[in-house]
Amino acid sequence: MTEGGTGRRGSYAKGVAKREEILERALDVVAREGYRGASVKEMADAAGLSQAGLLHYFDSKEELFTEILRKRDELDSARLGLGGDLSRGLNGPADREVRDLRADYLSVIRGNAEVPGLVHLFARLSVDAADPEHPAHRFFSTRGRNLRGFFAAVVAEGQSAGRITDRVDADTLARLFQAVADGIQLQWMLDPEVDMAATVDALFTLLTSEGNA
Amino acid sequence: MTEGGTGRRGSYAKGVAKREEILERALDVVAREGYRGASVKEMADAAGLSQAGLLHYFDSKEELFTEILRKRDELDSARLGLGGDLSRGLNGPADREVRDLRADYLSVIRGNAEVPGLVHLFARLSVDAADPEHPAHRFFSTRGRNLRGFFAAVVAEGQSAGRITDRVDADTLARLFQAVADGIQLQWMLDPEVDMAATVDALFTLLTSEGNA
DNA sequence: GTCTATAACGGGATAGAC
DNA sequence: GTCTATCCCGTTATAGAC
Repeated sequence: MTEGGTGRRGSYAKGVAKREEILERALDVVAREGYRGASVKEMADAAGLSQAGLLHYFDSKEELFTEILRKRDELDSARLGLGGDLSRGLNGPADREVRDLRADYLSVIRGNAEVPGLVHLFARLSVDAADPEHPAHRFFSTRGRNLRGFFAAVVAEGQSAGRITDRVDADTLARLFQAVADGIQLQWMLDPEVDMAATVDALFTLLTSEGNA
Repeated sequence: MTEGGTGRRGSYAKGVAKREEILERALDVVAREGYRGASVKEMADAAGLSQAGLLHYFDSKEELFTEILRKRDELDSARLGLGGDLSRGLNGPADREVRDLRADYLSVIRGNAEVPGLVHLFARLSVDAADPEHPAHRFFSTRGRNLRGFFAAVVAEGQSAGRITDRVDADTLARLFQAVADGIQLQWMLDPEVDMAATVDALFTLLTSEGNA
């Protein structure tokens, strides 16, 4: 357990188990107190470590945060029924019905409304990661590409089956979905009364062909 | 010039002209170097002031940033042909054609692609302002409400004229537009190759009734 | 009223002992 | 591997000159 798993060697994998534990605790802190106040010291305390102790496992605060999001994606990817991981790569079957995607995606979004801290963290890092030097830059690039690729595939199939309008190409529709998902989060963070799922669902309604509302 | 303009009285308006000048310079810094590295010191230098000198005109960095965005909105509001200001209130005629809105809105978005620093600043502050205590919280709340109200009005008219689908209500469509505009910015910041205007335009296409593509 | 100078505070990162 | 101590940098607050 201590040495096995993802780590290549005992000495390389500097305490994989401990890393996981820190991640869990940090996630708690973020989920509870939000991004604000989630200082390295806070998270170190939660994990029973000193600041420097924590930073021995993660090179920087930003890297730690990136890993938190990666872990969240692992769970969501499974929920979405993806055959892989958004931040690493997908290899699952893309022969999904739009109907399923709609339900599953909305389910993920409803889940987001339960973890405001994580949503806030994601939004914040999304912005910071625009800088190519940011540790999370690659993460967001890859994640976005995979997410859109997945959506585009499902959408394209729906289009050729006549269930989805072809007035806009699949790639653009995929971009549109990502944009709406990200954008509605901002509105929700500003006003938690906003129904994120309902708004995203409206986009599904818009591109569904007339007959299949 | 020094005392006139917006200021109520000479003593109240603590150097309105100077404030404006600081704003301009700060905008330069942000537009040039992006949000990152836009420290108070940097902006003070650009304005030929010390840190404390600058903070005499703006209570905090965040307030300064908020004012930068407010100023940008003033210009964009005019471009959109709004009868007022997004961050304060609208009183203009809402009898706009969707066709005009589409063209004007896309024009604003294309303009954004020319000022990456401002876009970055907007995105960053959008996230931070989720905190109700943040100086920009009210700004974003009001701005969003006004923007959506404007869109909803135009959309509703298009709906009753049969030019826009009524499968989704006007308020939700307005939310959708705001979400897409905000969300596509994130994608563009991560990869400047992204065509923001084209993506937003796709949403217009989706809700335009079949006949009027 | 406006400015310069400087100090206080907080957060992240690093060096080096154990 | 974990700690303490320290350093650096950015924001904010204050004292006092002009």
